[in-house]
Amino acid sequence: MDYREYIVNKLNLENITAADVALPPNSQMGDYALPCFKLAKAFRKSPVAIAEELKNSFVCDEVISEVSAVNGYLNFKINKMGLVSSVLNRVLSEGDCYGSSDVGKGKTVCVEYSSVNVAKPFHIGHLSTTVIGGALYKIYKFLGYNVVGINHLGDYGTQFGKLISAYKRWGNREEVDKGGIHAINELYVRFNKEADELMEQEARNYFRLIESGDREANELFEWFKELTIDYVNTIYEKLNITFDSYAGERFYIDKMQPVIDELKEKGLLKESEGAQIVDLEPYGMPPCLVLRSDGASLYATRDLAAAIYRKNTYNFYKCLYVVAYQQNLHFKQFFKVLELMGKDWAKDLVHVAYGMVSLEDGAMSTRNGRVVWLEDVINKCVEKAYAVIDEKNSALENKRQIAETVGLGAVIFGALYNNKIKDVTFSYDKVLSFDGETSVYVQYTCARANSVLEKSGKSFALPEKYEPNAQEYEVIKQLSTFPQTIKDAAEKYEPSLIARYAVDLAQKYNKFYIDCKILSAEGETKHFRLSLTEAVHVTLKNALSLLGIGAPEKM
RNA sequence: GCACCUUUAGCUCAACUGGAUAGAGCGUUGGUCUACGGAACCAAAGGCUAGGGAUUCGAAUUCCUUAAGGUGCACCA
Repeated sequence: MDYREYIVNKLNLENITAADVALPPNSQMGDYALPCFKLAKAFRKSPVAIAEELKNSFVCDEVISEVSAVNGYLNFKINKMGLVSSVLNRVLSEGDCYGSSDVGKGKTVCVEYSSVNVAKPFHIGHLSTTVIGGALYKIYKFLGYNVVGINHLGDYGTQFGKLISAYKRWGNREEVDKGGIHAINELYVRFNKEADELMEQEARNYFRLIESGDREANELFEWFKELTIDYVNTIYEKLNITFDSYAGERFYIDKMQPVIDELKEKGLLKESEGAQIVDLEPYGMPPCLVLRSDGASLYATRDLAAAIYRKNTYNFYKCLYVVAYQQNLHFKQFFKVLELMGKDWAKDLVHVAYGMVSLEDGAMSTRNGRVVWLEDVINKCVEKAYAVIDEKNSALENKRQIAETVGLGAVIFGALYNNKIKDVTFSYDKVLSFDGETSVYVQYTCARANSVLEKSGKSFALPEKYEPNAQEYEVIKQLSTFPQTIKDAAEKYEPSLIARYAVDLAQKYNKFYIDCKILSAEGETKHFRLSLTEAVHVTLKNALSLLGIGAPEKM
């Protein structure tokens, strides 16, 4: 039931829509409110008088149990018993589908995220795109969309020539087999440190060999690529991340010529300083470079080809790019170019921009070793989780596995809790904190609820009618907003809304839990409170799972 | 220089998109353990929402402006 709609329909006033219905600052005042200031002009009366009049003519019913007029606001209290039974019935019957929907039925959403570079290990700078994209993937799926997760591999460019050159110079198969991606990365770093003009030339040659199909160069490249994918997959598995496509930059090299031809045909391509560009001056942007003066393609060229390929292949309803805000201009430019090409679907491309990660002593830099590897962060978090579990609950079975769930949860949640546009300074103190607004708090609440349920023998039934107390009612109201929260998160591309929702629900449940006895309550009260506990348990699990975080039954 | 982003409690962040007394966590101080899990709960202190203007019944939120910080701006991705 949409209460805002209901209220608006019942009031039947001109120019008032559901969007005008607001929420009072606290629930003693009411559950919904209509500010009457807008009506003052049309009615030629003071808002206070209007509210008073509307109050007097309003007839309460099954749904709205009370109206009051305060300072120009018309406040509504809804029938608690009605809300209670409809919300709990819904949560309990839908279970792990609670919050899902079919609004996306028949629509496809592409999500490009994570997009690792071949031969480069994961550092914490890659965490945001990976978990934000991963969460959006799950959120859209939950809403019934067909979702295509795309890892747009960074697998094209002169750096691979450098890599091969470095490998042939200093590397060997054994070392790389043993050291994996970090060994490859070291070779690359060493090359950048020691390279002179001669070596740079050699690297360019190797890159050309890759492009021209040279067997040895390609074998090496493919080997590096495989090592990279194997390596990142171990991390994706921990983070509960999946992809449907690993089509990276190389995938599009044979798909760029038609795009260039089309640009030419449409008269969009211009020569400037030897390069081929699309002039974007009329739109207040620098030109978009499509071909270098030596004829080589650029980032934008491949992105144009990729967008067109995706439209043709998936016929997406939306295509999201989860990429840091440094590339704002790039996306604005290439979206505009597609629009100029007459692609009416250019409006369906969305750059989901997020903030940067830096370290306490400044920006990260692979070259001088100022990096924090994601594996290290994960390991430390899991270790800490294990230590805490061992201390608090050492008799627990599966301690290792639970520590994984808790530790990884903390890593993921830390990257998803704040508005994605905010820059963050990485600190171990922050990720390793398990108190307060954290995934651990949510998981703890979940385990606590589960413990009560287990002790109850799970034999309870929701009473038909129940008048909730204040704490119970707060929990119910919070439960009722979960489906809308998920829709908001999808619409705003903001998984943090779900993370915050989970913490809010956990807080409200904990308040209830402290104030109200559950197992020792009597009759209907006990049945109701157990039902409520079950509903919270399942909703918290759903919320966490949309973020890629597990919820141990015990911890 | 130009464009975009950010600025809210000591710190990290919210504020349902223009509504009532700006809320959480961390930290600080003081409480709650005869408990269904204390990884919890309660309370206190802490704010001219960076400064200034404008719009209107009403602004943290919209517009202008100043300041501080960040990012980007031609052959890297």
